Amino acid sequence: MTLRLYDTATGEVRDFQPLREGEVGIYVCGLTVQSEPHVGHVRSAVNFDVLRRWLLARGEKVTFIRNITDIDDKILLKSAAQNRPWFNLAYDMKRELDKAYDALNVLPPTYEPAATGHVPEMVELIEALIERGHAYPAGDGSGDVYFDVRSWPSYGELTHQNVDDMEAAADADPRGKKDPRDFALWKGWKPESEPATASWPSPWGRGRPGWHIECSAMAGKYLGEAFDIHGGGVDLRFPHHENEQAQSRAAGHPFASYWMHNAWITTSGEKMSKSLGNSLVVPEVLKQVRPVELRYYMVAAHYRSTVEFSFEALGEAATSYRRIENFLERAGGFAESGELPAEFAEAMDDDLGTPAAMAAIHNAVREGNKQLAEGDVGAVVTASNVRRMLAVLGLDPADPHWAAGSGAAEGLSNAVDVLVRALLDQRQAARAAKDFAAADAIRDRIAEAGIEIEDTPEGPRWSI
RNA sequence: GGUGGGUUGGCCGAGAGGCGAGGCAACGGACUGCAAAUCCGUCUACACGGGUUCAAAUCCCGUACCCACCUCCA
Repeated sequence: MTLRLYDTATGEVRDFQPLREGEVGIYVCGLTVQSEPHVGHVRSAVNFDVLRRWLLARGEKVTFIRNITDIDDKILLKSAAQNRPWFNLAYDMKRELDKAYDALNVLPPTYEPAATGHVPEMVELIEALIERGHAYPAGDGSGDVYFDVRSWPSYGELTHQNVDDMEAAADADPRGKKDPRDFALWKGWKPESEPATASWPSPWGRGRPGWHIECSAMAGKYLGEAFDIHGGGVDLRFPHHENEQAQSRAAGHPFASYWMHNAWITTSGEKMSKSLGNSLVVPEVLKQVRPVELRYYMVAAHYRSTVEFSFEALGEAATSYRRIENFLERAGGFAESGELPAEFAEAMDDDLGTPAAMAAIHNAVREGNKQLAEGDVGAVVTASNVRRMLAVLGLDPADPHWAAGSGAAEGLSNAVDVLVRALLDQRQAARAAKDFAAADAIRDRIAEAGIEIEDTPEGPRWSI
């Protein structure tokens, strides 16, 4: 079975063929660390984490680079408004982002380069572009350097656009540009409005990098001039990725072989940033559901489908996930990893068809529940297969990552267990004596504490 | 103006010419002291109008509405 992936550049699902057999290099555009991450932001990370895990499951060696942009206009604006240094804002938000990624069981990248750490690499790339006649320092003394769009005939190729049909920027201050569509590779320092700490020396004077050039430079440094997959959110297709590709290829680098883009999570049909209060910031959402349930919600939809966020749907996803967990617990589940059913593998090979993969999991769960009901020991095998499939999606309930248990939390849960068991013993005694009123009263009291009781052939079980 | 995507049942969310994905909810049955969990069964679909075809949610043409991007937004 070959893996097939949708490639934005060609607009179709293609067989995936890595440049080097058995090795895959992936570059994903991470975030500009300027505010707390919301659920939309982390979807991208979760989606590409699933890609990575699937490649690993297929036996590939994966080098996964995800950058952060820690200097840009918005960071400067926001930090100024908050009256603190830009690097403090960026660092603070990076830590929030790390927490959110970790909470959702997103594997740490092989490396996470930051823009500010790669200015020399960017300068080098810009120099190469100037030498080749694809970039020029602005003629207005601003210290800016622009990419010359007209010098690169295939500009627009990634997003299937014709340069002449593009609208020039609305804020169209052409500054020193030859063509309004030319974009900044390097931005000259403006001493009157920007802190000196946000500027670096360059052959064109002090300044800071343009947005697009950083990814070209960092991808080149860590993955080589040619690599396999470049990913990011759909909004990045243009201009960001179009520009990255133009720059890199104009510099003589083949760059990415496949381009993958994840869709948005919307609210009220619109992109989050438009309507967002802070209610959808990751830590807030995690007050409603467990992290694994949020991840399940995001993985259950195909990565190229827009997800209309709602707490109702999130709650349903949580219920659905608990059904799976419940089965694993009843099966005595935590057997060593099993096999990946063909149904699951085929779904994943088909452009990461997580919805169909999820259906495969649920089918196995139903089968396993039936086996349990019939006393069939095959249930254990089914359970380990279910675990294996979940693990590929980063959703294995037994993954120690989810336990997150501080020693204190664990101690607490042991204490609760002892107390609940004591009550359950009383209830069992009442039931044995056919005093059901008393038995139900005990169950109701436990329920008031938010704990559910289930009677099984092996005795009562409790869960929160 | 250009480019890309969408509209599926009570809800979420797949599929991309025939064989009803899956989940949530609801209803009926089995199990249970009653529940819960589980199993079995049932129900409600493909925006609209044409067309192609033995067969269309799926292909074609048209219409409506929605969303995204068009130079520093995941």
